[in-house]
Amino acid sequence: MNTGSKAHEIMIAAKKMIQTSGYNGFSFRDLSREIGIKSASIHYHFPTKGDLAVAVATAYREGFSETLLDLENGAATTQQALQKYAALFQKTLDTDQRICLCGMLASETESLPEKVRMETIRFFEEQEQWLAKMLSKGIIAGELPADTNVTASAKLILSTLEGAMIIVRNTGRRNDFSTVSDQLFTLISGPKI
Amino acid sequence: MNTGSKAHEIMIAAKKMIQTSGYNGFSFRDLSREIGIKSASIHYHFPTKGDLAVAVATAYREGFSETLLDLENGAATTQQALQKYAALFQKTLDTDQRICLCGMLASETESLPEKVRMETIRFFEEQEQWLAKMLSKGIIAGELPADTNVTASAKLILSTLEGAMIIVRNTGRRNDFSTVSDQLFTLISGPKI
DNA sequence: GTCTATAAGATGATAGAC
DNA sequence: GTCTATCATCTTATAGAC
Repeated sequence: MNTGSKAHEIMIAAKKMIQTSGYNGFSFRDLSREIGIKSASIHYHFPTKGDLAVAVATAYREGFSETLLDLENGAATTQQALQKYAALFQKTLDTDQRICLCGMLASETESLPEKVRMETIRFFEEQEQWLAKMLSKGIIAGELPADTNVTASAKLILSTLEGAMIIVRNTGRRNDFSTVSDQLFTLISGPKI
Repeated sequence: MNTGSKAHEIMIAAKKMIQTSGYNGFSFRDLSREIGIKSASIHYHFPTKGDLAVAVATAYREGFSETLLDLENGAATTQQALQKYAALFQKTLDTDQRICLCGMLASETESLPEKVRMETIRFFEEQEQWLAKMLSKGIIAGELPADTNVTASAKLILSTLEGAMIIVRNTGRRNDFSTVSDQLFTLISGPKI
């Protein structure tokens, strides 16, 4: 919507608030207090709340995509790439006490502007595709069982990590996230020979 | 808070709205329109929105507990019990287009009254305990690998199903729920001999 | 770009009549 | 138990001055 630095600052704050309280859980006034600018000024950068949420969701999806590219190129093994993938979610949970932006938005899907919902769908598609690609690499490299269902496993990984973030932030049992993600990757790796 | 039939009717409607739009996504006025009673009358039965949410969450948790007892006694095998467990979630998703009440509330945890949050935590604990119990039975019955980590697997199942509900309702890809849950149970069942 | 002012409606909640 | 009336406040958004 706008590339100025103020627009960017608004998006950073909005992202944080959505991850913390959800689309229905923050207002332009909350933002204005946090940023030190009037809510009318936020409307200048983002005419409606939906416009702001679309901008935030798009930037999140694109930024995540870049991170995944780096992760893919930087990891020595598929196992390591998947571990680092899970670590991305864990870091958001542990250091920021936030959940995935699109996991939050997805839970509110019924009260979301259509354009925002579309962005979240695209986010999940991209995550699944990347995961499926990594799993395929893992099979070729002999790290994963040859009969692994990569599509189903990709969807499984995504659902599990999104669900774990939500539950763990709620219960406050921080160890549970790695418990769940380790257990998942152990099962996916198949029997040790 | 109240056992009258009107209070019950309010709770049914509130449950539906929370599962659909979340705690931050419904108001006493929405409820009043749906039920055909003024919002002031709802405040008579449930003084605050938090009181209503606590009542709904408690009833949900207790009702679910009873269902799990039936399920445990009614299933021939552990595999069958787990399949039926997943089917509970799938039915809510498919026939009602709703997600788990506590999954929804958990995602909003930061804007929840403390008493509501406590109920959701207790819900997750009970679910995990039941799942762990069923997994233990499965090991004893020889249906699951002897080295299965029941606690971690229980947490994994819960996280996965909660996450899958949220993502699948968002994307509209109904098949994905059974894809994910089948894949999970296949992995948990271990190698076929 | 940011502000003041303002609109029109929603929200959670209460007081008091019936 | 349910209603009307009312509240203080919040919400999304716009118009127009600086």
